[in-house]
Amino acid sequence: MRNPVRRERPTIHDVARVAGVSRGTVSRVLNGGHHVSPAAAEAVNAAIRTTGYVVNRHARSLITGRSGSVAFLLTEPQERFFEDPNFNVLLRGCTQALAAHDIPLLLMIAGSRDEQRRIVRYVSAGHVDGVLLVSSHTGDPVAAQLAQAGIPVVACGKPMDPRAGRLAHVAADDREGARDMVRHLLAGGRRRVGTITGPQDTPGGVDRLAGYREVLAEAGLPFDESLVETGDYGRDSGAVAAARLLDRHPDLDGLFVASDLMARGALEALARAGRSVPDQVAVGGFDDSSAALASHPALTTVRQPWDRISQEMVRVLLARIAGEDTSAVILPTRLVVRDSG
Amino acid sequence: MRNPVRRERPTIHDVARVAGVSRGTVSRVLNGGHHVSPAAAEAVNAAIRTTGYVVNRHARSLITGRSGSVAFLLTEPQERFFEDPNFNVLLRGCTQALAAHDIPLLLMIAGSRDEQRRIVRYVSAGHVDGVLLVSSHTGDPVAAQLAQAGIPVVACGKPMDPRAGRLAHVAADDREGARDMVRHLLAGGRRRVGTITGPQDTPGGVDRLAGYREVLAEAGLPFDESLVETGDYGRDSGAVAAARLLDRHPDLDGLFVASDLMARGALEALARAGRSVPDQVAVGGFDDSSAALASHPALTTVRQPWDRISQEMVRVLLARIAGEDTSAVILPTRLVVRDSG
DNA sequence: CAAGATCATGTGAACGTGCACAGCCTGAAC
DNA sequence: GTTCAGGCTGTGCACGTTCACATGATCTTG
Repeated sequence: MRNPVRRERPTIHDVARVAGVSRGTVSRVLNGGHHVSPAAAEAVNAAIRTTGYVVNRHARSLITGRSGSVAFLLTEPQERFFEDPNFNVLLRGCTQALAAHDIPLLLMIAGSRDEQRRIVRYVSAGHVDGVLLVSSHTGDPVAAQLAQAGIPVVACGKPMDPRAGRLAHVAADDREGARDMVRHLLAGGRRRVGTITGPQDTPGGVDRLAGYREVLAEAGLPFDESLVETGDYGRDSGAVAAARLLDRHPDLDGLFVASDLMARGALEALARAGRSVPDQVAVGGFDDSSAALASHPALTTVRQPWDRISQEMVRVLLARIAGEDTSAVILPTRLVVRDSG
Repeated sequence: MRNPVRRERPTIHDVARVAGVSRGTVSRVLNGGHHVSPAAAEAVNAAIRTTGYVVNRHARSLITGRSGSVAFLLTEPQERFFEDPNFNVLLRGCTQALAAHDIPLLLMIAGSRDEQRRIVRYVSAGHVDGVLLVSSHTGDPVAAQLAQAGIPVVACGKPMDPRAGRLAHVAADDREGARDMVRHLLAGGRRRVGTITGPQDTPGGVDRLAGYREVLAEAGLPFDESLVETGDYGRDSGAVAAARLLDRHPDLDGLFVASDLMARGALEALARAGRSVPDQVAVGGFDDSSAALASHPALTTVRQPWDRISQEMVRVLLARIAGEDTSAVILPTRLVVRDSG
């Protein structure tokens, strides 16, 4: 009545009958093929082909307790995520890395508190084996709740919360990326290099500032508080910060900005102040977002290896699901030199 | 040993015991609450709260034959999809519309033939109840294969294949959108209006050209073959086509281009030919992609209602899953007037 | 050569749920 | 008071798979 097609779907029992073996043998062939004679294995595989059998994952999950699927969870989504090509590379990369293991990806977006609760309940109920977490917020309660429920979680980006020390994560090396950029600016002969960093309650903000300080020390330059401004990663805050820096230091000749969006705002502020880039002021951004190419001049920036990040996130998550206690993975960034510095 | 948490997960049986009723009653409360006394229903709901019970979807699926999940399938993915904010609106919209029904979305990307086969097998095996299909290709075999397997499918965009007449789909009204744009150009006083259309084996190409012809006829203007060029929706083809049109018709004063990307190429070609936009030539695009805002001058274009498209796709798919035979849905577009025409 | 070890195979039980069916109770109608 | 209808509730079964265990066969080893 409801769906006559369903009745025709072959089961493991049909395969066993066709192959002339028992259900157990078919099951063993399906799961690794250990303790099965070559002859039996071949018969089973042939029967699978002729019947067009596909394993019923629900029945399998019911008894194994594993779902064979993974969630890609985006909490506190922001417009900029969806407009960011990098985010899409991440999503696509995770999907394909999982597909190689025949694991479907469930896309979940937790906008409101209600949605968060619903998703935490869904996941905690064991409907997915693990979670790839993308969160813009540092003290995300979702991560803690899932961890407490015993669900393997791998986050994208370094968590700020010190309690989350045990939270597995994959991130780009912000600190080394910042160092590369500031070294590049100094190598270009700049000596009065300021920085616009991110909020100091985000790991990116902290680490990118740390890299800046370290290279200055390396080069024997003094660290000057007044050369540091803090933004919110947005375009406008970059413009405001750059204007302030110019105000305090008219002789500014280099500027390391912790995001491309802020860098774009900074470029505009510099233009308004009559400074030419890169002749008078060299500017370096961070992220290699689409804003970097679209800006004038094209932005020198730091690229995070999003394709590798997605692959590593999947690798680490699968390892955790398998019971291994894989620790954090930090991947190297790459300096992309364009026209701005 | 493997996961001690699992043992603690309450089942429908635990709820029944706490509520002092039978499994059947709990099941009835869970599925609509018909034929249950208010007292029993309240007791069950209380027990659900105290035990923290969440239904085991695998057990449910095993017996109902439905998975309670839906796939978002992208076949023959192209870079431009992921770079297109509109695509992301679609994906996000579908996820959220499904979330409102407590249905998870499985993201699947079929790049290679192998991946297509794998996904068709997965879906045909009944692991999802329906498919939201996004395909750039017109004669996509996946749609036919899924339909043959009895899986409800709703496509995004009008299918070209006449055999696919029965394929449910949700699309923007390309024809009316094109008409709006050409009417707008004529209303601006333009009389020598050319068009760069898309490939004539894509529905967008056909319908947008049809709209152009119809408005010309409406206005009593003759249809001139030499005012029509065909591109491939890409930037370069737009530039080439525009140059050819200018060659044949130096007095061209209006141009309707069937995609923003081609329009951007056309703008470049017009600039090279020394034409000012919109003073000498008014240009209208289609899609309202990010290219439209980034171009100089900002592109007048036709916006497709991607948020509504996603909602309708979900609505139609759920209706089809429920057995209703919902037909195609065509949604109105909106003219976005900017600086180019 | 016997005893144990190793391997291939079959079998019953269990996972947690929805559904059909049967039985119960209540209340209304005659 | 009896009957009948109809809503409410409990119970057995089935869904398709994996896993633990038992059995028999083959191989190894002292």
